[in-house]
Amino acid sequence: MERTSPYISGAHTCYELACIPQPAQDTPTKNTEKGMSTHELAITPRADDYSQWYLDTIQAAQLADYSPVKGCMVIRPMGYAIWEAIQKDLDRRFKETGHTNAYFPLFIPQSFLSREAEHVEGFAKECALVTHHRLRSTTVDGKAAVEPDPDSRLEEPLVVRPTSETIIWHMYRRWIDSHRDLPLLINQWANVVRWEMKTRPFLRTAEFLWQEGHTAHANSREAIEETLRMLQVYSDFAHELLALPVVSGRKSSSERFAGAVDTYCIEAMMQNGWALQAGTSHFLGQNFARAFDVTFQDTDGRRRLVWATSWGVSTRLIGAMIMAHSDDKGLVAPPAVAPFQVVITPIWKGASKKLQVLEYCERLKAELSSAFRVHLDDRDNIKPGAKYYEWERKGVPLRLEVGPRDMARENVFVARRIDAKKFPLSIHGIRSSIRQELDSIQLKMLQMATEKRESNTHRLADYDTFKNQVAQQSGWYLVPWYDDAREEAAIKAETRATLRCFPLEGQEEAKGLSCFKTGRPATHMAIFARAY
RNA sequence: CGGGGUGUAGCGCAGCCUGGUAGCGCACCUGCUUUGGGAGCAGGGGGCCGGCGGUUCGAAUCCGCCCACCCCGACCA
Repeated sequence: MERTSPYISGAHTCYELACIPQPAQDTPTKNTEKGMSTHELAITPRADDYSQWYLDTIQAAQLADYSPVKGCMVIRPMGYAIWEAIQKDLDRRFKETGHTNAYFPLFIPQSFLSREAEHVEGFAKECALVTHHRLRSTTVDGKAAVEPDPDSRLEEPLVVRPTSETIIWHMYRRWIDSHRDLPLLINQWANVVRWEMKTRPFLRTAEFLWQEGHTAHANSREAIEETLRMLQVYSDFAHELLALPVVSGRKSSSERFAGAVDTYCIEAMMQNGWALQAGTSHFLGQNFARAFDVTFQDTDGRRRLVWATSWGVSTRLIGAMIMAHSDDKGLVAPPAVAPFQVVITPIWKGASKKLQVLEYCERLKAELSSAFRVHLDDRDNIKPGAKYYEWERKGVPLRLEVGPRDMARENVFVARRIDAKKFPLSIHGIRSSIRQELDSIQLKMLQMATEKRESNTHRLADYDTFKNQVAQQSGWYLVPWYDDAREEAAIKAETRATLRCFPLEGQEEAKGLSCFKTGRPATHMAIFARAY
């Protein structure tokens, strides 16, 4: 296998890039078993190696592939379909809350990044720069090659956006003059680049897809309301579409977004008990307005700095979804975002039956297609069993097996991905019974994840117990806390657990309690956990 | 960026120690027969052994440098 230069001819499509990682030596051997289909990779069980299981599942379900550029990834059609479902639903929610979409450029003048001190501090270390605008031909070791043309060096290097606050606030200065221009509520769907040291498909890649909302308001109250409104949008979305029972909270000062006054988040629990930040919403105060001199004339005639928010979710959500729900057989996709919600697998005996069964299946597909994302798997080079394994691996919520027996009884035979249950359903009223099934799967997935989160959330009051327990038992730890960045850093150093957030609900419990670390009067209830 | 590991056909591996120009299983292609949980038989295609350099008559194999990926840290969505 070509590893260092898997560039491919133009006749191929990008998702066929071949650059599969080798398992580390210590990981359990995965043998290719007889009957495994095209390019299939065996999946390491979660109990053996959770990280490897995650990577195997992505390969096996064909969600993504590695790119020739370190830290980047190719999102394959099965993965991109999930992103499209996420985009479609979130975009609707953004529009319903009064936002409009726009697009700001990929390139940002280098000087813009130095305008807001904390923002610089936060992003400077992971920025990609464009320094030239032209290549020229040359030869290296006698072979044709290209190199940057020295004559094309840019006066001022361009930064590939790690986030767009700076370019957006540069523009907002031109667009905002009066209180009548506010609030300004803009979202953009875009890619951003952060040159990460350590990457992992979907969870952390050098380039990723996301949306970033940037709003400007006349006063702080409205901006804070907007921050919390969008946090609620994210929470509703995560519960309803991804079946992720996220916890909404506020970040401590050390976990806050560079340049924000307050950062709010939704945190999701993965099956290994680790936490994953699945979305953020920031109250930026007047920091960017000050840095980019964005003022408006208020009703009293005076000029004031505007108040700002920004909020975003990324393709990381796909990683969260995979890690929260999938099993040792592969992906388990929530029906609301599954690329295919229903797959029909025909079963026949002999050529004449084949035609009849396929015709029956076509009619079934036509009936269901108006309401669901349906695929009829009519391949005749593999047996039905092989199809079952394939679609299970790819996370399809419902499989309809249709053979002569089902035809005779006017049934379809249903297999459910989440619990492997199988049962017949009448084709009469099939659309509404499938609707019910998918709805119940969606709900069940949220319930299972919620139970898992609750049973792995531990309440503790003293640090020694915490230290012992967090080393052996992963999960979230809800503790009374006296907010202190130095103590927080000490806990991270000692236990690797970090302060995920102060949950928005239940803060009143902290009253009268002592901090589990220092014994001082608790200021917050805090969640500590290992995190991605 | 530090510590550890791995790179041989799409995937999983053998060959390397003891240099002689690459093999196995699955997958893939063609044909026929098959299809209620990973089909059978027959025939066939595909790899300059991650890259560059060195040693040698000759390098997948020995030596050096580099690159990529995975794991554990530091940093982060």
